[in-house]
Amino acid sequence: MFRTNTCGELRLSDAGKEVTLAGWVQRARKMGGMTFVDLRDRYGITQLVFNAETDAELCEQSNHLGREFVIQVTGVVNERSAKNNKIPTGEIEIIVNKLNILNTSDVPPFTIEDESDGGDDIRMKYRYLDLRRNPVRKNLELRHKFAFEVRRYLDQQGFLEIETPILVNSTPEGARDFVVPSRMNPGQFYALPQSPQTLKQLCMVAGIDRYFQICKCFRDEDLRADRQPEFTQIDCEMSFVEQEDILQMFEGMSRHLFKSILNIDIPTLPRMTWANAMKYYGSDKPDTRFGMEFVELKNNQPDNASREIVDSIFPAGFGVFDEAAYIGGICCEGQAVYTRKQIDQLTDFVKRPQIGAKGLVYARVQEDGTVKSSVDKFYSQEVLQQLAEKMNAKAGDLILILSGADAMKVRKQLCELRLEMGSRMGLRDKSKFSCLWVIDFPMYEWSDEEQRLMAMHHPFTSPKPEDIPLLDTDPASVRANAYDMVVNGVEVGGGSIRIHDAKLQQKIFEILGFTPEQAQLKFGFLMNAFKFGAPPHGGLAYGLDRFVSLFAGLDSIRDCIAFPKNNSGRDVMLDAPGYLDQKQLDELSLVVDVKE
RNA sequence: GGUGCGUUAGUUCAGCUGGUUAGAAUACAUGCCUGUCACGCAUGGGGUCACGGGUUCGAGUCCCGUACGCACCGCCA
Repeated sequence: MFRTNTCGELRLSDAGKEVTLAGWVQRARKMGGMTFVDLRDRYGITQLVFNAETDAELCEQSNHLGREFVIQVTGVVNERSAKNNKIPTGEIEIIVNKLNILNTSDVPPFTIEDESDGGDDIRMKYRYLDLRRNPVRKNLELRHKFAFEVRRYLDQQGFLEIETPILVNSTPEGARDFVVPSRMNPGQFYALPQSPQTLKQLCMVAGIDRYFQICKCFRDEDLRADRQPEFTQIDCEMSFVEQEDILQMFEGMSRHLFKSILNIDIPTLPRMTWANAMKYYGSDKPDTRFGMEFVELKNNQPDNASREIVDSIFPAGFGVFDEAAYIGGICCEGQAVYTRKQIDQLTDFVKRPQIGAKGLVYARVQEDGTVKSSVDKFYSQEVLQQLAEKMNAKAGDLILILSGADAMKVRKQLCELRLEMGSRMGLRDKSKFSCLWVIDFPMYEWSDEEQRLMAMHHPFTSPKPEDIPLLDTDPASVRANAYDMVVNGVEVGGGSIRIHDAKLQQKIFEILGFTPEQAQLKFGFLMNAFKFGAPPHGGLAYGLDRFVSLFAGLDSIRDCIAFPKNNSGRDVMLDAPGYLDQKQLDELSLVVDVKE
């Protein structure tokens, strides 16, 4: 047998057994007449002992073992005289009587131990070495378990896993496509799917009423810590369902995942309308691990988030507030101790170009109940007391206020401020989870760039039946049967009830600015399918990478992907993408025109 | 397309207001060491200070540009 045991399983009860192990040399400690070697594999570390008194030649050999040499050893399991309680195998060691060097190794470019000295760059270049490290490998193990439990749950619920093609057609709307030239059809291109959306809808027409797939999706957009050009979706679709059926089915899946993987019982998921998410958190993916909801102190421009007019609680006097269309605040519990310097830091934070606030107004509720603010000279103590009351602020609390001409913009600024305060106050604990559904998304959002309405979710999303009349009069206010699952401020999944009626689908395409010819060209296959008895259907898709990252407490989805791409979309290990030689270009009828 | 930060030994970093031979830790090599497990001790090798240009008597240090990396904005139906 090549090996009788792994490096992680031998215990004191195995003492006396002769065993054969194989693995990598993590570290060798030479003591003169004795050498200790930490032998590592996927399962753990076992200490090997070479003793010159017992076998001088073997001990001499062991002195030439370098880091990451691959060896096979045979020896006897021995109880250690000096035990190491930091590792599971720390009570035993192997007294080696046979050493077989299977392979040597160059000195690795960074330390391959739990605590590495390597930076991200070098670890990505040598990702196969990085993956030997426990913390990284554990993320892949968690990912495996996660996908396995997804399949277990969906299988139990009668879902069929069906593979859909990777070589498909380019689609309008949505992200940029990655394209693949067709050699056999010169001048024509496949596109890689941004998601199997239309294909899974065709599965519904095909009568497969519960479909899922764990599949790669591709979007040629700029990367982020939580965005890769190829990523993995848990893509699901069901027929003969309404929104409630979907929410319950996938709330059940999330409950199963939390329980089976983290042993956490999550409460019933609260449901928040998109309008309230925007009104109280300034985001369609609120982090609900903490409160600190917005309080509207003035709002004179009703919009999709808040349709009521709120008169300013501030009398005229402070120009900035007088001219603002919207004033909103958050109450930071117990933070009145913030110094002038800390407030200045917060002011700089909200004034950063990415956030874009003009300034920050603060008010401290002092221990005696009086309010001290940055706008004291404009408002009486009485007005400030009303402010504290409206904000539900107690003695010791800090009120932070932003204002501006565009309610939605101020809400987004306030959202950043809220998250920053949440972080500073330690309220964003990675070991705590807060899940919810955000529902009733708008159908459309206005695109300044395209000067037209764009589908907020995607063009196959159905409007809420009661809002259908608004399609003709006020399409921007139409709400969709669309929903997102949000965990700790991360959108982990989203979906909708789809349109299954060819005529309604046609109308939606029209509103999005497609001519009937364009719609037929790009989505004719779907519209034709809908003519042959399409069942009502809907579904959703989870971002597997994001969900796993949350479970693992990672800052970047890269850390749970075996071979991720860098910020520029490059694989630095493979050095991809690369150039094609002329022969390949000719075969593909391609001419490269790179502008300098 | 944009903003910010960064690039110095194999690796992680320090290097002030510009000034003699660019340092530390770790890794590596050699020697000593029989109970280490972050072993210890000694010695040694190891640098195109990312690249190009500029300012200056003099640039790792200041300025401009480029490349690359990270985070973010735009973008991501």
